[in-house]
Amino acid sequence: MRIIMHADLDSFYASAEEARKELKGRPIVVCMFSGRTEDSGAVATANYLARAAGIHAGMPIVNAKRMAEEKKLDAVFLPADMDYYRMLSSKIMDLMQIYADKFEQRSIDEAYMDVSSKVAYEKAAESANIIKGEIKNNFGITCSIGIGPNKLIAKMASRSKKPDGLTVIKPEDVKDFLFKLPAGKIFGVGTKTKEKLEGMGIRTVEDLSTKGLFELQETFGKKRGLFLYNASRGLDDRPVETVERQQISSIGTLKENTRNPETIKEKLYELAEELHGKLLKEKKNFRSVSVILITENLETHTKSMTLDAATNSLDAIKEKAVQLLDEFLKETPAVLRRCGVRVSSLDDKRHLSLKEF
DNA sequence: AATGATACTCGGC
DNA sequence: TTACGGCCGAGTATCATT
Repeated sequence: MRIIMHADLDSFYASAEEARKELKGRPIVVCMFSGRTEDSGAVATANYLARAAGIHAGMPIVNAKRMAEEKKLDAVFLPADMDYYRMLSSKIMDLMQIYADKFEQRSIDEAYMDVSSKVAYEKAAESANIIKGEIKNNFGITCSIGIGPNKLIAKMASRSKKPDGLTVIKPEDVKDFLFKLPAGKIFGVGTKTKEKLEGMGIRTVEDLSTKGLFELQETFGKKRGLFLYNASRGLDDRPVETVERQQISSIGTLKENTRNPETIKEKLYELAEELHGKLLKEKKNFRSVSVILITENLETHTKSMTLDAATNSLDAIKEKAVQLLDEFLKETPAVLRRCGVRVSSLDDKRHLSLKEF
């Protein structure tokens, strides 16, 4: 039986600021300012004191400030310092790694640990508390940890109690934990699947578990059908393993809304250079290029194309991005607010050169 | 019809 | 004119190939 932990740093950016600025006890709102007007931009994350007042990630900064004022909240609004968060995250990840046989970082603030050979199930909570304590002592940041027999359960366990939570789901308790949840809460079930399930009269995970494998596969296809069948039983055999990044992107806000190709092209070139820098740093080649185009009414559109062979060429990014932009402008009358470039189908350079021979 | 690849959107933080 | 970032991976639709 495997023992898997999922750790999630609590409102990470806000906690990071709290830890270095002695802001304990104050609502903190970390913001991404677009630079267009004074408070143009969105909230990246807010700590729990700010959340209690209704401020949350994704909210326009202006709205968050208005809410804070209305509620007489002594909130502090800070610009996001991504370099600092990345540096801090990497230190914390290094620390967590020590406690794991296998380690899988999922994002800047989340990771899975396979601790099967390190502890027995009964001692897993103790071990998690040690990890929590180390992170707290060394970096002043709390985290929430979930423990279960696999990644699915560990992840859903860590979600179930935040912040500063610790939830252990013993193998024999998996059913009790899962069955009462709405089927839509299964990690990996999106809106469409959820609606489809409701249409079949399936509301809870328990409802889902009564359905046969063949019936689910008929409705959802072989792969997703099997996933749902297993997930409803708390089964998940995906290993904890380091995963390569799948995509890299750079996106930005235009100085003003426009559909002038030259203006947008200039911004895309700038973003392409930035993206290319990241690409070289990661020593990756790409095979697909996308543009991300966000209109004045905040609709997101993407266009992408796949090349015949992998490359890391800056000119290829620029050329294809502009080509995709022109196609978009030709088929849509939209005016743009933001734009971005993305590369995907990434390959390790060394692998690639081997493959070519 | 089934499978994998590609294109595109959604949602979380 | 009430009014919005910058990412990422998951999810889904559709195309291509067999």
